[in-house]
Amino acid sequence: MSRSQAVSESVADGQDQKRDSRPKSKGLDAIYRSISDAIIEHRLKPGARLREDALSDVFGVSRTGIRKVLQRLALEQLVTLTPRRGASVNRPSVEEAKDVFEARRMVECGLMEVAARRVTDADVKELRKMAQEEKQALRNREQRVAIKLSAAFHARLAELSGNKTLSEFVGQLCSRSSLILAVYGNSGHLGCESHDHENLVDYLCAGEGKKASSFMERHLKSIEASLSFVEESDETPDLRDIFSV
Amino acid sequence: MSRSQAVSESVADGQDQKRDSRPKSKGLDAIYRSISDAIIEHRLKPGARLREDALSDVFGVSRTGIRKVLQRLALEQLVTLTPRRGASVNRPSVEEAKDVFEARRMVECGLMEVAARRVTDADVKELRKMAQEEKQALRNREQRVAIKLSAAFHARLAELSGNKTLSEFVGQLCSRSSLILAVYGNSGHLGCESHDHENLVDYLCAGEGKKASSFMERHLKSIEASLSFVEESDETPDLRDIFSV
DNA sequence: CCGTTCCTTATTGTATACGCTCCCAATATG
DNA sequence: CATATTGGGAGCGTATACAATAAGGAACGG
Repeated sequence: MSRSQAVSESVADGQDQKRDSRPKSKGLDAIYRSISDAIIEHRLKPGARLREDALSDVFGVSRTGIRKVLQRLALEQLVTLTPRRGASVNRPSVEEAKDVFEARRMVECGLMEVAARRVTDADVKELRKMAQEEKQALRNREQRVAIKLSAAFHARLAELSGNKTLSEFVGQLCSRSSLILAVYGNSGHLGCESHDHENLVDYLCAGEGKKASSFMERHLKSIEASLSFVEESDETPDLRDIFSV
Repeated sequence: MSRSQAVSESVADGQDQKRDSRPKSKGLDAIYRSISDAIIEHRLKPGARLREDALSDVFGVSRTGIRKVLQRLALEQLVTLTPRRGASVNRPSVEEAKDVFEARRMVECGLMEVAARRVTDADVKELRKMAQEEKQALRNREQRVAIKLSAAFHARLAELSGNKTLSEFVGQLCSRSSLILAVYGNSGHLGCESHDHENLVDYLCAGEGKKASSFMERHLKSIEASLSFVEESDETPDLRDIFSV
Protein backbone atom coordinates (compact mmCIF):
# COMPACT_ATOMS: atom_id res chain seq x y z
CA MET A 1 0.00 0.00 0.00
CA SER A 2 2.48 2.58 1.16
CA ARG A 3 4.65 1.75 -1.80
CA SER A 4 1.96 2.35 -4.37
CA GLN A 5 1.07 5.55 -2.61
CA ALA A 6 4.65 6.69 -2.87
CA VAL A 7 4.54 5.99 -6.57
CA SER A 8 1.39 8.02 -6.94
CA GLU A 9 3.06 10.95 -5.24
CA SER A 10 6.09 10.77 -7.43
CA VAL A 11 3.95 10.56 -10.49
CA ALA A 12 2.03 13.54 -9.27
CA ASP A 13 5.29 15.46 -9.11
CA GLY A 14 5.86 14.65 -12.71
CA GLN A 15 2.43 15.96 -13.49
CA ASP A 16 3.13 19.18 -11.65
CA GLN A 17 6.05 19.96 -13.84
CA LYS A 18 4.04 19.03 -16.85
CA ARG A 19 1.27 21.41 -15.86
CA ASP A 20 3.69 24.25 -16.43
CA SER A 21 3.35 23.67 -20.14
CA ARG A 22 0.09 22.99 -21.90
CA PRO A 23 -1.66 20.05 -20.26
CA LYS A 24 -2.59 18.18 -23.38
CA SER A 25 -0.95 19.98 -26.27
CA LYS A 26 1.69 17.64 -27.67
CA GLY A 27 0.83 14.80 -25.35
CA LEU A 28 3.03 12.01 -26.47
CA ASP A 29 6.62 13.16 -26.20
CA ALA A 30 5.90 15.32 -23.20
CA ILE A 31 4.84 12.31 -21.18
CA TYR A 32 8.00 10.50 -22.15
CA ARG A 33 10.12 13.42 -21.04
CA SER A 34 8.16 13.80 -17.82
CA ILE A 35 8.74 10.24 -16.75
CA SER A 36 12.28 10.19 -18.06
CA ASP A 37 13.15 13.34 -16.14
CA ALA A 38 11.52 12.03 -13.00
CA ILE A 39 13.68 8.93 -13.21
CA ILE A 40 16.88 10.80 -13.98
CA GLU A 41 16.28 13.21 -11.13
CA HIS A 42 15.59 10.33 -8.76
CA ARG A 43 12.08 11.49 -8.01
CA LEU A 44 11.15 8.01 -9.15
CA LYS A 45 13.56 5.65 -7.47
CA PRO A 46 14.83 2.35 -8.84
CA GLY A 47 12.32 -0.38 -8.18
CA ALA A 48 9.32 1.94 -8.11
CA ARG A 49 6.40 0.41 -9.90
CA LEU A 50 4.79 2.30 -12.76
CA ARG A 51 1.24 1.13 -13.08
CA GLU A 52 -0.38 1.84 -16.39
CA ASP A 53 -3.72 2.82 -14.91
CA ALA A 54 -2.17 5.31 -12.52
CA LEU A 55 -0.10 6.89 -15.24
CA SER A 56 -3.02 7.11 -17.63
CA ASP A 57 -5.07 8.81 -14.94
CA VAL A 58 -2.31 11.26 -14.15
CA PHE A 59 -1.50 12.23 -17.71
CA GLY A 60 -5.03 12.11 -19.02
CA VAL A 61 -4.36 9.74 -21.90
CA SER A 62 -5.42 6.16 -22.20
CA ARG A 63 -3.30 3.17 -21.41
CA THR A 64 -2.45 2.77 -25.06
CA GLY A 65 -0.31 5.86 -25.08
CA ILE A 66 1.23 5.02 -21.72
CA ARG A 67 2.24 1.61 -22.97
CA LYS A 68 3.97 3.19 -25.91
CA VAL A 69 5.96 5.46 -23.63
CA LEU A 70 6.82 2.64 -21.25
CA GLN A 71 8.00 0.48 -24.08
CA ARG A 72 10.33 3.19 -25.28
CA LEU A 73 11.68 3.69 -21.78
CA ALA A 74 12.22 -0.04 -21.54
CA LEU A 75 14.26 -0.13 -24.75
CA GLU A 76 16.44 2.60 -23.30
CA GLN A 77 16.86 0.52 -20.15
CA LEU A 78 15.34 3.10 -17.87
CA VAL A 79 12.44 0.87 -16.89
CA THR A 80 12.12 -2.89 -16.65
CA LEU A 81 9.11 -4.53 -18.25
CA THR A 82 8.34 -7.78 -16.46
CA PRO A 83 5.96 -9.95 -18.51
CA ARG A 84 2.86 -10.02 -16.38
CA ARG A 85 3.98 -7.67 -13.65
CA GLY A 86 4.14 -4.44 -15.53
CA ALA A 87 6.75 -1.70 -15.52
CA SER A 88 9.09 -0.55 -12.80
CA VAL A 89 12.07 1.76 -12.71
CA ASN A 90 15.11 -0.27 -13.60
CA ARG A 91 17.51 -1.18 -10.80
CA PRO A 92 20.82 -1.69 -12.58
CA SER A 93 22.88 -4.68 -11.57
CA VAL A 94 26.55 -4.29 -10.72
CA GLU A 95 27.41 -5.92 -14.02
CA GLU A 96 25.22 -3.52 -15.92
CA ALA A 97 26.76 -0.58 -14.11
CA LYS A 98 30.27 -1.65 -15.04
CA ASP A 99 29.22 -2.24 -18.62
CA VAL A 100 27.75 1.23 -18.85
CA PHE A 101 30.89 2.88 -17.55
CA GLU A 102 33.12 0.81 -19.79
CA ALA A 103 30.98 1.88 -22.72
CA ARG A 104 31.16 5.49 -21.64
CA ARG A 105 34.93 5.39 -21.37
CA MET A 106 35.24 3.88 -24.80
CA VAL A 107 32.83 6.18 -26.57
CA GLU A 108 33.15 9.45 -24.75
CA CYS A 109 36.94 9.41 -24.76
CA GLY A 110 36.97 8.64 -28.43
CA LEU A 111 34.56 11.45 -29.07
CA MET A 112 36.70 14.01 -27.31
CA GLU A 113 39.29 14.03 -30.08
CA VAL A 114 36.58 14.56 -32.67
CA ALA A 115 34.95 17.22 -30.54
CA ALA A 116 38.20 19.11 -30.05
CA ARG A 117 38.49 19.55 -33.80
CA ARG A 118 34.92 20.73 -34.27
CA VAL A 119 34.15 22.80 -31.21
CA THR A 120 33.17 26.42 -31.86
CA ASP A 121 33.31 29.48 -29.64
CA ALA A 122 29.54 29.39 -29.20
CA ASP A 123 29.79 25.79 -28.05
CA VAL A 124 32.45 26.66 -25.52
CA LYS A 125 30.32 29.47 -24.19
CA GLU A 126 27.32 27.21 -23.81
CA LEU A 127 29.31 24.46 -22.16
CA ARG A 128 30.84 26.83 -19.67
CA LYS A 129 27.41 28.10 -18.81
CA MET A 130 26.17 24.58 -18.27
CA ALA A 131 29.13 23.77 -16.05
CA GLN A 132 28.45 26.91 -14.06
CA GLU A 133 24.81 26.05 -13.53
CA GLU A 134 25.77 22.60 -12.41
CA LYS A 135 28.25 23.96 -9.90
CA GLN A 136 25.62 26.37 -8.65
CA ALA A 137 23.15 23.55 -8.17
CA LEU A 138 25.75 21.62 -6.23
CA ARG A 139 26.38 24.59 -3.96
CA ASN A 140 22.65 24.88 -3.32
CA ARG A 141 22.51 21.23 -2.34
CA GLU A 142 20.05 20.60 -5.15
CA GLN A 143 21.40 17.18 -5.92
CA ARG A 144 18.51 16.25 -8.16
CA VAL A 145 19.06 19.18 -10.42
CA ALA A 146 22.81 18.69 -10.35
CA ILE A 147 22.53 15.09 -11.45
CA LYS A 148 20.35 16.03 -14.36
CA LEU A 149 22.60 18.88 -15.39
CA SER A 150 25.66 16.67 -15.21
CA ALA A 151 24.09 14.13 -17.52
CA ALA A 152 23.01 16.92 -19.83
CA PHE A 153 26.56 18.27 -19.91
CA HIS A 154 28.04 14.96 -20.96
CA ALA A 155 25.32 14.50 -23.54
CA ARG A 156 25.89 17.96 -24.95
CA LEU A 157 29.59 17.25 -25.13
CA ALA A 158 28.89 14.20 -27.23
CA GLU A 159 26.75 16.24 -29.58
CA LEU A 160 29.79 18.29 -30.48
CA SER A 161 31.01 15.37 -32.51
CA GLY A 162 28.26 15.95 -35.02
CA ASN A 163 27.59 12.23 -34.96
CA LYS A 164 23.92 11.75 -34.18
CA THR A 165 24.17 8.01 -33.67
CA LEU A 166 26.94 8.27 -31.15
CA SER A 167 25.51 11.23 -29.30
CA GLU A 168 22.16 9.51 -28.89
CA PHE A 169 23.97 6.51 -27.51
CA VAL A 170 25.89 8.64 -25.07
CA GLY A 171 22.67 10.32 -24.04
CA GLN A 172 21.21 6.96 -23.12
CA LEU A 173 24.35 5.96 -21.27
CA CYS A 174 24.21 9.16 -19.24
CA SER A 175 20.59 8.56 -18.31
CA ARG A 176 21.46 5.09 -17.19
CA SER A 177 24.42 6.43 -15.25
CA SER A 178 22.00 8.56 -13.34
CA LEU A 179 20.15 5.43 -12.33
CA ILE A 180 23.39 3.81 -11.35
CA LEU A 181 24.26 6.73 -9.11
CA ALA A 182 20.87 6.38 -7.46
CA VAL A 183 21.60 2.79 -6.54
CA TYR A 184 25.31 2.66 -5.86
CA GLY A 185 26.29 6.27 -5.23
CA ASN A 186 27.23 7.61 -1.85
CA SER A 187 24.93 10.49 -1.21
CA GLY A 188 27.89 12.26 0.37
CA HIS A 189 29.80 13.28 -2.70
CA LEU A 190 28.13 13.37 -6.02
CA GLY A 191 29.62 11.64 -9.03
CA CYS A 192 31.22 14.47 -10.92
CA GLU A 193 33.70 16.72 -9.22
CA SER A 194 32.51 20.22 -9.73
CA HIS A 195 35.56 21.59 -11.53
CA ASP A 196 36.21 18.59 -13.74
CA HIS A 197 33.75 19.72 -16.35
CA GLU A 198 35.33 23.13 -16.59
CA ASN A 199 38.71 21.56 -17.09
CA LEU A 200 37.29 19.48 -19.90
CA VAL A 201 36.00 22.56 -21.64
CA ASP A 202 39.39 24.19 -21.25
CA TYR A 203 41.12 21.33 -23.01
CA LEU A 204 38.57 21.32 -25.81
CA CYS A 205 38.79 25.05 -26.21
CA ALA A 206 42.56 24.75 -26.58
CA GLY A 207 42.15 22.04 -29.20
CA GLU A 208 43.92 19.52 -26.99
CA GLY A 209 41.92 16.49 -28.04
CA LYS A 210 44.31 13.92 -26.63
CA LYS A 211 44.47 15.59 -23.26
CA ALA A 212 40.72 16.03 -23.16
CA SER A 213 40.38 12.35 -23.91
CA SER A 214 42.66 11.17 -21.14
CA PHE A 215 41.14 13.63 -18.73
CA MET A 216 37.73 12.27 -19.58
CA GLU A 217 38.99 8.79 -18.88
CA ARG A 218 40.25 9.79 -15.46
CA HIS A 219 37.01 11.64 -14.84
CA LEU A 220 34.85 8.64 -15.64
CA LYS A 221 37.07 6.26 -13.73
CA SER A 222 36.91 8.45 -10.66
CA ILE A 223 33.14 8.51 -10.83
CA GLU A 224 33.05 4.75 -11.11
CA ALA A 225 35.53 4.42 -8.27
CA SER A 226 33.32 6.53 -6.06
CA LEU A 227 30.51 3.99 -6.29
CA SER A 228 29.99 1.38 -3.63
CA PHE A 229 29.15 -1.79 -5.45
CA VAL A 230 27.32 -3.68 -2.76
CA GLU A 231 24.96 -6.18 -4.31
CA GLU A 232 21.48 -5.54 -2.98
CA SER A 233 19.84 -8.66 -1.62
CA ASP A 234 16.70 -7.99 -3.59
CA GLU A 235 16.71 -11.38 -5.26
CA THR A 236 16.19 -14.66 -3.51
CA PRO A 237 18.86 -14.53 -0.81
CA ASP A 238 20.77 -17.59 -2.02
CA LEU A 239 20.21 -19.57 1.18
CA ARG A 240 22.33 -22.43 -0.07
CA ASP A 241 25.22 -20.06 -0.60
CA ILE A 242 24.79 -18.24 2.69
CA PHE A 243 24.82 -21.41 4.75
CA SER A 244 27.51 -22.89 2.51
CA VAL A 245 25.68 -26.11 1.85
CA MET B 1 -0.99 0.16 -56.71
CA SER B 2 1.95 -1.76 -58.09
CA ARG B 3 4.02 -0.47 -55.22
CA SER B 4 1.75 -1.75 -52.50
CA GLN B 5 1.55 -5.07 -54.28
CA ALA B 6 5.31 -5.35 -54.24
CA VAL B 7 5.23 -4.74 -50.54
CA SER B 8 2.70 -7.48 -50.04
CA GLU B 9 4.95 -9.91 -51.84
CA SER B 10 7.93 -8.99 -49.73
CA VAL B 11 5.89 -9.40 -46.61
CA ALA B 12 4.74 -12.78 -47.84
CA ASP B 13 8.38 -13.78 -48.15
CA GLY B 14 8.87 -12.96 -44.52
CA GLN B 15 5.91 -15.15 -43.73
CA ASP B 16 7.39 -18.06 -45.64
CA GLN B 17 10.46 -18.15 -43.47
CA LYS B 18 8.35 -17.82 -40.40
CA ARG B 19 6.30 -20.85 -41.32
CA ASP B 20 9.43 -22.92 -40.79
CA SER B 21 9.07 -22.40 -37.07
CA ARG B 22 5.82 -22.63 -35.17
CA PRO B 23 3.31 -20.25 -36.68
CA LYS B 24 1.99 -18.74 -33.49
CA SER B 25 4.05 -20.14 -30.65
CA LYS B 26 5.89 -17.21 -29.12
CA GLY B 27 4.30 -14.68 -31.42
CA LEU B 28 5.80 -11.42 -30.40
CA ASP B 29 9.55 -11.72 -30.72
CA ALA B 30 9.28 -14.01 -33.70
CA ILE B 31 7.54 -11.32 -35.70
CA TYR B 32 10.22 -8.84 -34.79
CA ARG B 33 12.91 -11.20 -35.94
CA SER B 34 11.04 -12.02 -39.13
CA ILE B 35 10.77 -8.42 -40.19
CA SER B 36 14.22 -7.57 -38.94
CA ASP B 37 15.75 -10.45 -40.89
CA ALA B 38 13.81 -9.53 -44.00
CA ILE B 39 15.21 -6.03 -43.82
CA ILE B 40 18.75 -7.14 -43.11
CA GLU B 41 18.66 -9.63 -45.96
CA HIS B 42 17.30 -6.99 -48.31
CA ARG B 43 14.13 -8.91 -49.00
CA LEU B 44 12.47 -5.72 -47.83
CA LYS B 45 14.24 -2.87 -49.55
CA PRO B 46 14.74 0.63 -48.18
CA GLY B 47 11.68 2.71 -48.80
CA ALA B 48 9.28 -0.23 -48.81
CA ARG B 49 6.14 0.59 -46.96
CA LEU B 50 5.04 -1.60 -44.07
CA ARG B 51 1.31 -1.26 -43.67
CA GLU B 52 -0.01 -2.32 -40.33
CA ASP B 53 -3.08 -4.01 -41.75
CA ALA B 54 -1.07 -6.08 -44.19
CA LEU B 55 1.37 -7.17 -41.53
CA SER B 56 -1.38 -8.04 -39.08
CA ASP B 57 -3.03 -10.16 -41.76
CA VAL B 58 0.20 -11.93 -42.62
CA PHE B 59 1.29 -12.70 -39.09
CA GLY B 60 -2.15 -13.39 -37.71
CA VAL B 61 -1.96 -10.92 -34.84
CA SER B 62 -3.82 -7.71 -34.49
CA ARG B 63 -2.45 -4.29 -35.29
CA THR B 64 -1.66 -3.74 -31.62
CA GLY B 65 1.14 -6.25 -31.68
CA ILE B 66 2.36 -5.05 -35.05
CA ARG B 67 2.58 -1.50 -33.80
CA LYS B 68 4.70 -2.66 -30.91
CA VAL B 69 7.10 -4.40 -33.23
CA LEU B 70 7.25 -1.47 -35.62
CA GLN B 71 7.96 0.91 -32.79
CA ARG B 72 10.87 -1.20 -31.68
CA LEU B 73 12.22 -1.38 -35.19
CA ALA B 74 11.89 2.37 -35.43
CA LEU B 75 13.91 2.94 -32.27
CA GLU B 76 16.63 0.78 -33.77
CA GLN B 77 16.48 2.91 -36.90
CA LEU B 78 15.57 0.04 -39.16
CA VAL B 79 12.22 1.54 -40.09
CA THR B 80 11.03 5.12 -40.30
CA LEU B 81 7.76 6.03 -38.63
CA THR B 82 6.19 9.00 -40.38
CA PRO B 83 3.39 10.52 -38.27
CA ARG B 84 0.31 9.86 -40.34
CA ARG B 85 1.93 7.89 -43.11
CA GLY B 86 2.90 4.77 -41.27
CA ALA B 87 6.07 2.73 -41.33
CA SER B 88 8.56 2.14 -44.10
CA VAL B 89 11.98 0.57 -44.27
CA ASN B 90 14.51 3.24 -43.42
CA ARG B 91 16.58 4.68 -46.25
CA PRO B 92 19.72 5.92 -44.52
CA SER B 93 21.06 9.29 -45.59
CA VAL B 94 24.71 9.72 -46.49
CA GLU B 95 25.24 11.51 -43.21
CA GLU B 96 23.67 8.67 -41.27
CA ALA B 97 25.80 6.16 -43.13
CA LYS B 98 29.00 7.98 -42.25
CA ASP B 99 27.90 8.32 -38.64
CA VAL B 100 27.25 4.62 -38.40
CA PHE B 101 30.65 3.71 -39.74
CA GLU B 102 32.39 6.22 -37.54
CA ALA B 103 30.59 4.70 -34.58
CA ARG B 104 31.56 1.22 -35.66
CA ARG B 105 35.21 2.16 -36.00
CA MET B 106 35.21 3.69 -32.58
CA VAL B 107 33.40 0.93 -30.76
CA GLU B 108 34.42 -2.21 -32.60
CA CYS B 109 38.09 -1.33 -32.65
CA GLY B 110 38.01 -0.56 -28.97
CA LEU B 111 36.30 -3.84 -28.30
CA MET B 112 38.95 -5.87 -30.11
CA GLU B 113 41.48 -5.30 -27.38
CA VAL B 114 39.03 -6.41 -24.75
CA ALA B 115 37.99 -9.37 -26.85
CA ALA B 116 41.57 -10.50 -27.40
CA ARG B 117 42.00 -10.83 -23.66
CA ARG B 118 38.80 -12.79 -23.13
CA VAL B 119 38.46 -15.00 -26.17
CA THR B 120 38.33 -18.75 -25.52
CA ASP B 121 39.10 -21.69 -27.75
CA ALA B 122 35.42 -22.44 -28.13
CA ASP B 123 34.84 -18.88 -29.28
CA VAL B 124 37.58 -19.14 -31.86
CA LYS B 125 36.13 -22.34 -33.16
CA GLU B 126 32.69 -20.83 -33.47
CA LEU B 127 33.97 -17.70 -35.17
CA ARG B 128 35.97 -19.68 -37.68
CA LYS B 129 32.89 -21.67 -38.48
CA MET B 130 30.88 -18.52 -39.00
CA ALA B 131 33.55 -17.08 -41.26
CA GLN B 132 33.56 -20.29 -43.25
CA GLU B 133 29.83 -20.26 -43.72
CA GLU B 134 29.97 -16.69 -44.85
CA LYS B 135 32.64 -17.48 -47.41
CA GLN B 136 30.61 -20.41 -48.60
CA ALA B 137 27.56 -18.21 -49.04
CA LEU B 138 29.64 -15.74 -51.02
CA ARG B 139 30.87 -18.53 -53.30
CA ASN B 140 27.29 -19.63 -53.86
CA ARG B 141 26.33 -16.11 -54.85
CA GLU B 142 23.83 -16.02 -52.00
CA GLN B 143 24.41 -12.39 -51.26
CA ARG B 144 21.42 -12.13 -48.98
CA VAL B 145 22.64 -14.85 -46.73
CA ALA B 146 26.17 -13.54 -46.86
CA ILE B 147 25.13 -10.09 -45.74
CA LYS B 148 23.27 -11.50 -42.80
CA LEU B 149 26.11 -13.77 -41.81
CA SER B 150 28.58 -10.94 -42.04
CA ALA B 151 26.52 -8.79 -39.69
CA ALA B 152 26.12 -11.76 -37.37
CA PHE B 153 29.88 -12.28 -37.35
CA HIS B 154 30.61 -8.73 -36.32
CA ALA B 155 27.88 -8.87 -33.70
CA ARG B 156 29.23 -12.12 -32.29
CA LEU B 157 32.68 -10.62 -32.18
CA ALA B 158 31.35 -7.78 -30.05
CA GLU B 159 29.75 -10.24 -27.68
CA LEU B 160 33.20 -11.57 -26.84
CA SER B 161 33.77 -8.44 -24.81
CA GLY B 162 31.22 -9.61 -22.26
CA ASN B 163 29.75 -6.13 -22.32
CA LYS B 164 26.07 -6.47 -23.01
CA THR B 165 25.46 -2.79 -23.53
CA LEU B 166 28.19 -2.42 -26.10
CA SER B 167 27.43 -5.63 -27.92
CA GLU B 168 23.79 -4.69 -28.29
CA PHE B 169 24.86 -1.38 -29.68
CA VAL B 170 27.18 -3.02 -32.16
CA GLY B 171 24.39 -5.37 -33.15
CA GLN B 172 22.22 -2.42 -34.04
CA LEU B 173 25.03 -0.76 -35.93
CA CYS B 174 25.57 -3.90 -37.96
CA SER B 175 21.90 -4.11 -38.85
CA ARG B 176 21.96 -0.54 -39.97
CA SER B 177 25.10 -1.20 -41.95
CA SER B 178 23.21 -3.83 -43.83
CA LEU B 179 20.68 -1.19 -44.81
CA ILE B 180 23.47 1.12 -45.85
CA LEU B 181 24.93 -1.54 -48.09
CA ALA B 182 21.53 -1.95 -49.68
CA VAL B 183 21.41 1.72 -50.61
CA TYR B 184 25.01 2.66 -51.35
CA GLY B 185 26.72 -0.65 -51.98
CA ASN B 186 27.87 -1.77 -55.40
CA SER B 187 26.27 -5.09 -56.03
CA GLY B 188 29.51 -6.16 -57.67
CA HIS B 189 31.66 -6.73 -54.63
CA LEU B 190 30.12 -7.16 -51.25
CA GLY B 191 31.25 -5.12 -48.29
CA CYS B 192 33.46 -7.53 -46.43
CA GLU B 193 36.34 -9.19 -48.18
CA SER B 194 35.95 -12.87 -47.62
CA HIS B 195 39.26 -13.53 -45.88
CA ASP B 196 39.25 -10.45 -43.67
CA HIS B 197 37.15 -12.10 -41.03
CA GLU B 198 39.46 -15.09 -40.81
CA ASN B 199 42.42 -12.80 -40.37
CA LEU B 200 40.61 -11.09 -37.54
CA VAL B 201 40.05 -14.36 -35.78
CA ASP B 202 43.71 -15.21 -36.23
CA TYR B 203 44.80 -12.03 -34.49
CA LEU B 204 42.35 -12.58 -31.66
CA CYS B 205 43.39 -16.18 -31.25
CA ALA B 206 47.02 -15.03 -30.95
CA GLY B 207 46.04 -12.49 -28.32
CA GLU B 208 47.18 -9.64 -30.55
CA GLY B 209 44.58 -7.12 -29.46
CA LYS B 210 46.32 -4.09 -30.89
CA LYS B 211 46.80 -5.70 -34.28
CA ALA B 212 43.24 -6.94 -34.33
CA SER B 213 42.10 -3.44 -33.55
CA SER B 214 44.01 -1.78 -36.35
CA PHE B 215 43.04 -4.53 -38.75
CA MET B 216 39.43 -3.94 -37.84
CA GLU B 217 39.89 -0.28 -38.55
CA ARG B 218 41.28 -0.97 -42.00
CA HIS B 219 38.52 -3.50 -42.56
CA LEU B 220 35.76 -1.05 -41.72
CA LYS B 221 37.38 1.76 -43.66
CA SER B 222 37.65 -0.41 -46.73
CA ILE B 223 33.99 -1.30 -46.50
CA GLU B 224 33.08 2.34 -46.22
CA ALA B 225 35.37 3.20 -49.09
CA SER B 226 33.65 0.65 -51.27
CA LEU B 227 30.37 2.50 -50.99
CA SER B 228 29.25 4.93 -53.65
CA PHE B 229 27.75 7.85 -51.83
CA VAL B 230 25.50 9.22 -54.50
CA GLU B 231 22.65 11.13 -52.93
CA GLU B 232 19.43 9.66 -54.20
CA SER B 233 17.17 12.25 -55.77
CA ASP B 234 14.23 10.99 -53.77
CA GLU B 235 13.50 14.44 -52.40
CA THR B 236 12.28 17.34 -54.47
CA PRO B 237 14.62 17.20 -57.43
CA ASP B 238 15.99 20.71 -56.91
CA LEU B 239 14.79 22.01 -60.27
CA ARG B 240 16.28 25.43 -59.59
CA ASP B 241 19.63 23.84 -59.02
CA ILE B 242 19.46 21.49 -61.97
CA PHE B 243 18.68 24.23 -64.45
CA SER B 244 21.06 26.60 -62.68
CA VAL B 245 18.55 29.40 -62.27
C1' DC C 1 0.33 -22.05 15.46
C1' DC C 2 2.01 -22.69 10.93
C1' DG C 3 1.61 -24.31 6.31
C1' DT C 4 -1.10 -25.10 2.28
C1' DT C 5 -4.60 -24.44 -0.97
C1' DC C 6 -8.16 -22.07 -3.16
C1' DC C 7 -10.35 -17.92 -4.33
C1' DT C 8 -10.66 -13.13 -5.18
C1' DT C 9 -8.84 -9.13 -7.07
C1' DA C 10 -5.94 -6.21 -9.32
C1' DT C 11 -3.25 -5.46 -13.42
C1' DT C 12 -1.50 -6.46 -17.75
C1' DG C 13 -2.08 -8.52 -22.79
C1' DT C 14 -4.80 -8.45 -26.85
C1' DA C 15 -8.31 -7.30 -30.01
C1' DT C 16 -11.60 -4.38 -32.01
C1' DA C 17 -14.07 -0.23 -33.01
C1' DC C 18 -14.38 4.56 -34.09
C1' DG C 19 -12.64 9.04 -35.53
C1' DC C 20 -9.43 11.82 -37.84
C1' DT C 21 -6.02 13.12 -41.21
C1' DC C 22 -3.86 12.94 -45.35
C1' DC C 23 -3.51 11.69 -50.15
C1' DC C 24 -5.45 11.20 -54.63
C1' DA C 25 -8.51 11.91 -58.16
C1' DA C 26 -12.31 13.88 -60.45
C1' DT C 27 -14.74 17.76 -61.79
C1' DA C 28 -15.79 22.33 -62.44
C1' DT C 29 -14.47 26.96 -63.40
C1' DG C 30 -11.58 30.85 -64.92
C1' DC D 1 -6.29 24.06 -71.12
C1' DA D 2 -4.67 24.67 -66.54
C1' DT D 3 -5.58 25.07 -61.83
C1' DA D 4 -8.11 24.96 -57.70
C1' DT D 5 -11.43 22.87 -54.88
C1' DT D 6 -13.93 19.27 -53.12
C1' DG D 7 -15.28 14.45 -52.43
C1' DG D 8 -13.90 9.72 -51.58
C1' DG D 9 -10.95 6.32 -49.71
C1' DA D 10 -7.24 4.36 -47.27
C1' DG D 11 -4.55 4.10 -43.26
C1' DC D 12 -3.06 5.57 -38.71
C1' DG D 13 -4.12 7.36 -33.65
C1' DT D 14 -6.71 6.63 -29.62
C1' DA D 15 -9.86 4.60 -26.58
C1' DT D 16 -12.39 0.93 -24.67
C1' DA D 17 -13.76 -3.72 -23.75
C1' DC D 18 -12.68 -8.37 -22.74
C1' DA D 19 -9.71 -12.20 -21.48
C1' DA D 20 -5.85 -14.20 -19.10
C1' DT D 21 -2.68 -14.50 -15.28
C1' DA D 22 -0.26 -13.82 -11.20
C1' DA D 23 -0.27 -11.94 -6.58
C1' DG D 24 -2.33 -11.57 -2.10
C1' DG D 25 -5.60 -12.89 1.29
C1' DA D 26 -8.66 -15.94 3.67
C1' DA D 27 -10.05 -20.22 5.19
C1' DC D 28 -9.15 -24.78 6.31
C1' DG D 29 -6.44 -28.64 7.69
C1' DG D 30 -2.35 -30.54 9.98
